[in-house]
Amino acid sequence: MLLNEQEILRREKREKLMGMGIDPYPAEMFDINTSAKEIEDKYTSDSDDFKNVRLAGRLMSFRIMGSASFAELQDSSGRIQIYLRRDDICPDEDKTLYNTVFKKLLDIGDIIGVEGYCFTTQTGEKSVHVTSFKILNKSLKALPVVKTDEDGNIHDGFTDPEMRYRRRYVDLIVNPQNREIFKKRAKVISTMRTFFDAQGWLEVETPILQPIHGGAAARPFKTHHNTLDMPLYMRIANELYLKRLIVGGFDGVYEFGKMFRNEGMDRTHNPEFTALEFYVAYKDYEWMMGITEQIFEKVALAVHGDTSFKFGDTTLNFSGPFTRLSIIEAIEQYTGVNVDTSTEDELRAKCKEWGMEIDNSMGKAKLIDEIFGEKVEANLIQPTFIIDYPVEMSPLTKKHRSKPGLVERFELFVMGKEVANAYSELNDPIDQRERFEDQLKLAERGDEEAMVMDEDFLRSLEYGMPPTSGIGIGIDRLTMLLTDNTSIQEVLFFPQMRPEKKVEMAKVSDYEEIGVPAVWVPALQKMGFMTIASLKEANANKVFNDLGGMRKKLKIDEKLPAKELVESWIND
RNA sequence: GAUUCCGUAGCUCAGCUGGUAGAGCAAUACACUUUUAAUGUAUGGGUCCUGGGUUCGAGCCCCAGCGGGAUCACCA
Repeated sequence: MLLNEQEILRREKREKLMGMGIDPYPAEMFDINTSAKEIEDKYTSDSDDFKNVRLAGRLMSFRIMGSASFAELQDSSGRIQIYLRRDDICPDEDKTLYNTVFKKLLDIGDIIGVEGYCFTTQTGEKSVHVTSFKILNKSLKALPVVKTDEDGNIHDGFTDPEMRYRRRYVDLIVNPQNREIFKKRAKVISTMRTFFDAQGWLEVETPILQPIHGGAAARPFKTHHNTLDMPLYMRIANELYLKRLIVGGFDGVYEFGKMFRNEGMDRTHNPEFTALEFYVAYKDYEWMMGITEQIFEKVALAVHGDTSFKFGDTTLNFSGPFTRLSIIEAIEQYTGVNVDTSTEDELRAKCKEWGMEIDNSMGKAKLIDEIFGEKVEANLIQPTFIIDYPVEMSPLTKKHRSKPGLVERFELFVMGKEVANAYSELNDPIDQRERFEDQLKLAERGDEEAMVMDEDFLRSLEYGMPPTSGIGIGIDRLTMLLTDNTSIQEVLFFPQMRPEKKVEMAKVSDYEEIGVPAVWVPALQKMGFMTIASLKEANANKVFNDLGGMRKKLKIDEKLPAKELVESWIND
């Protein structure tokens, strides 16, 4: 591995510490009795507490002024200034611990534990006067240094999304405000969990590896089980398993789980995402809308302390009741077209008139869905229930109690995006089988997202499932809304990305094999010969000459190898 | 998948019409006992994403590729 200057220096400092008998990676624990935030919140100049504090964290900046220094220590709660004075750290003649260890061998990013007492500086900043410190970890890579001035302007921000996602740990260190997103995300989940548990519903886990990928219209990831010698799919939904549990006699079950869909990636789609699904027996979708309103209200209150909050320039209001529009009403409202009374041909003509891309395989239901997506969705800013969908688009949903051709389904839209999908669950096993058969026909026509017949699920329905309502809520999208983010990558710790390109690099022993002494390997690498093959293609004269330059540059004491030797590396 | 923009020091970014590659921070050295984006002085640091091409000469122009962002299409 090629190291840059700062990485080499930090490795040298690590060695020096070890040489002085200081273990830069001590095994024993460092007990703390306070945190940066606790001092910030509770310490006052006249308080009797905080006379003997111990805390630990990462050094984020130094302000050294001769025999006294200030530094900033960042722990999980925040930052606190620490103050070190040479003669406090080193009361005796030997000033090494301050002059050498602290001033020379510590860097930004190192983790230390300190002991001391709190005080307030002349400029009024609460600080810890350090009486002793202990190195807990020597950091070997330089952190980006992000600075914020007194007006709150950020200088040299670590903002490149690629770097931030690929090295999320660095992002979380230097942009600690981004940790808040994930705390809020956790809050969303814990708030829901508390609510569901209070209802007496059971948190369950169902298979992620499924022999049949059911429960949604999507393309799955396929894998293979060696012992069973059979294909398995990463789940695209857990719906069919949760319903089996309702058949089994649980009145309410819920699962927070990862779903996997082998489809496009962009700022609202990641190949794996988290969904909450829950199913409650003896309920219908009307009831579910009420519960959904309660859930959204609760999470908004938990995260913001208020049911309304800002998303970009928009103020969203999560207090119910939310607007309810049937998909037919919604389309009429935003286009003036009544899709209910229109024929398939009329709709197709309208779509062409609006410049939409459609093809002849699309039936009326699909056209309605397309029109909705094109003309209505983006207008649904405040939480809005769109209800009563055409039966063809909803193979797992119970037929509407009074509207023929429709099903009892709703989707909840916020900021033009679907965040929840729910229905009165279809529990007539004969009807369900027919719906699956319709899906099979779609699959035969080449629809890669069509659902697959699940005989075991049908068998469970034949034993009898009580009338049930179920819902799926996208946790990532909900978190985006609640944290004012327009990109799903921001609310996932580790969004999926292409792997980093690995630079092909020969090992030192590979160079030695062709006769290159190990001391010259860094020079050759610095010159760009990362592989033996590339070295073999080089011009021996040029390599010999450049080696002279590199010898000086890298301060290699060894005598320059003979030209014949260099030639032998390349030609033999 | 399509369109478009971007890739330069450890980090954030300049770089003119094609003519020896720059700044701030970080690093190194020195000074400094209450600073706070600490300061002052000095020093080191580059595969200009990769590979071709044009040219006397390419960070810059052309082609291809890799990676990322944004917009659009499909999906939650």
